[in-house]
Amino acid sequence: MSAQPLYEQVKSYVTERIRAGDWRPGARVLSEHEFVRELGVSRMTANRALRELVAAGVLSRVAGSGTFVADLPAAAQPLEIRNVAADIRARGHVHTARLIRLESALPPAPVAAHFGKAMVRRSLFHSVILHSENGTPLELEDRWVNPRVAPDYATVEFSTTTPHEHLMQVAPLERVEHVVRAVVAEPDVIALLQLSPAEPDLLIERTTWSRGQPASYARLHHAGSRFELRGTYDI
Amino acid sequence: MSAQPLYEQVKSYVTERIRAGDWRPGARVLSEHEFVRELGVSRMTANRALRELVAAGVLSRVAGSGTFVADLPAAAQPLEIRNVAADIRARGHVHTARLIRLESALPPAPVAAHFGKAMVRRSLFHSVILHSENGTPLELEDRWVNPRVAPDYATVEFSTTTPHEHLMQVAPLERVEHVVRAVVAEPDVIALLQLSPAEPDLLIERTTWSRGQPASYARLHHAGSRFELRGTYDI
DNA sequence: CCATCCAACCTGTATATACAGCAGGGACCC
DNA sequence: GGGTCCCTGCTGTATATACAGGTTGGATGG
Repeated sequence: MSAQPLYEQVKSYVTERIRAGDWRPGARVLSEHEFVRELGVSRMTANRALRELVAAGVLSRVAGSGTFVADLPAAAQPLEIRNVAADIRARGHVHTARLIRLESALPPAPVAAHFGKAMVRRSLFHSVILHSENGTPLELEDRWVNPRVAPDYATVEFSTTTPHEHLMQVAPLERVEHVVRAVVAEPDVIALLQLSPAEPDLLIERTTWSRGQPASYARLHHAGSRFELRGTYDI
Repeated sequence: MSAQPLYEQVKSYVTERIRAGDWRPGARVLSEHEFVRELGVSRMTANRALRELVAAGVLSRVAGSGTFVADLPAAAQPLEIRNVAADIRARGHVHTARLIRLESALPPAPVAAHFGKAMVRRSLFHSVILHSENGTPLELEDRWVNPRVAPDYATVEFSTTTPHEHLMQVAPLERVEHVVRAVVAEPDVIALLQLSPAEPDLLIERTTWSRGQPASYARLHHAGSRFELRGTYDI
């Protein structure tokens, strides 16, 4: 009968009336019981529609009071950080990984800080891998790994498995933190990524946690002219 | 009785078992009916829990087949792009905006491309605003605005209202696209943001749509040493 | 042995019903 | 007049029930 489910129709009804200007930010919308009367749907259906619009940031609700049009629907728009190897393959291109370094070593202080007190003065696995797309360097991955979380890290075949994939297999991911910055490229980064003079480095720092402890800290360097983060957000 | 609602307890039960490694990526989890039997909740409660975990990217469902642990929970980790003015105020600092330029002009070709064929050879509003935190330049906002969407743009008092806030008021946001890059700073950007020599420019390009048409295209320039995008993602 | 059909199981949606708890306004009492 | 209490309407949660439609594997028949 209907192409769209009822609760989606209710959601569209609400967003349309907001779009049309009938309901302005801060204004009160119909109550669930009023939706039941006005649109002839059940209260649970109206509830689901309103609940999902709250999750989407379109509405806000106050128990006992009512449902209102959210004031600033666009305060925070999401952007995605993704896996380079998967991205390259998704573009139909050839992904190659060259292992530059693989060792067990004491981390320098700034790196050790990411692993907390429990890991000071302990050796960590350290890998440096250059990811290329059709032969052109795209990402330099400089990663320190907690041996308690991934004890077999040194034996991984990194030409076929990315560190990220290995970590996902041995340790369930719990928390990820990202910091994105534009920095001046360091000499070794310039050399490996084949950067042109003065070309900036788009640096993503990624720290992951697993089973309650820091699992890995990675610095992902990218050529400014060949890499971008892209995201689309539909309301 | 229970501090948390039942459906939240079911969600925790699922994420705990994933975290513990009982259910690995790709593996099938219990069906709704099995949750009814195992946990003694109603099917609607299990359904709500599973549905919300799908929305969170933890699970994926196939009608007629089953519910599965999402394959790559880290394939796409969200990062938020936020409003600079609000961010500065949230840090308890003083936000000031200096209007550098406000005009109606024909956009250069690369800018016009963002507004599509319907807008070629039409004048757009063009504003350049420097946002500072406690007097230090943080973001240079170079924005082109569709006059059909915001006809009063030229009369806005930009020392108190940000372009973003004005656009949110006059036109409901429909779609946002972001591109983040690290670029070599151009001379006027260096001067206005007071960049040191060779300091890179973290550039965010933001295109917005409203009422089915492009509303605004902004280039947000940031000093590489003073700005970062940060995001935490908890599973 | 292979193709076809069907039954069992799954998710997706929709409804009626119930009770708890919060918010706000009006009535009531001091 | 002012403070208190209660009543009404609202959201939040939980359940039982029902039907539609996709998926899968096994039974059945050629």
